[in-house]
Amino acid sequence: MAKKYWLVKSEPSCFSIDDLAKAKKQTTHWDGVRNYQARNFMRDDMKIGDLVLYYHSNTEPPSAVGLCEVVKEAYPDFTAFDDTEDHYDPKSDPKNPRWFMMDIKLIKKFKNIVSLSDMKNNPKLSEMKLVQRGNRLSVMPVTKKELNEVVKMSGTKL
DNA sequence: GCCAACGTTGGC
DNA sequence: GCCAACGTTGGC
Repeated sequence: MAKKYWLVKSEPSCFSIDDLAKAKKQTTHWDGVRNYQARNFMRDDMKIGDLVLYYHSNTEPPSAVGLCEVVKEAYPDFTAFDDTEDHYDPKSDPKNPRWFMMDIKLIKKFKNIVSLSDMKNNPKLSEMKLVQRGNRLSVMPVTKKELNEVVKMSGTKL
């Protein structure tokens, strides 16, 4: 199976790339996704070794900040079963889970962050879902070319 | 199965 | 803080 390429969004006030850098094994489970399209990508399509751009939303400037890889494929999002969790969902049953997550590991923080406006101004990224109007998906596919272009813009040596 | 009301996301 | 865009809910 060919490697796939993704972008995940997080609000840095919630979980930033620095939080990921400090996490055990620089790995985290991507929990709390409560959108069916995003869930389907995680549950059905994200495979170990896929590359993932890490994007900070709701911050100034909104920007891509690093590169990660998938290290564990879909498993039930247990935070949906816990009524003390923000993303608790009583409709998700442990016997038939509605929500899934996967694990990502930090490969490298970008040398320079790549702002949303820089991505919008790059004609090579005009087809990227992220820069298109009204996109609210927190997990979305990108192409290999798009991912490589963003890495290039960041000036990061891998 | 339609669609109005409502809630959330996220750039600005 | 505003508000456009979008997803979900629920009455009918």
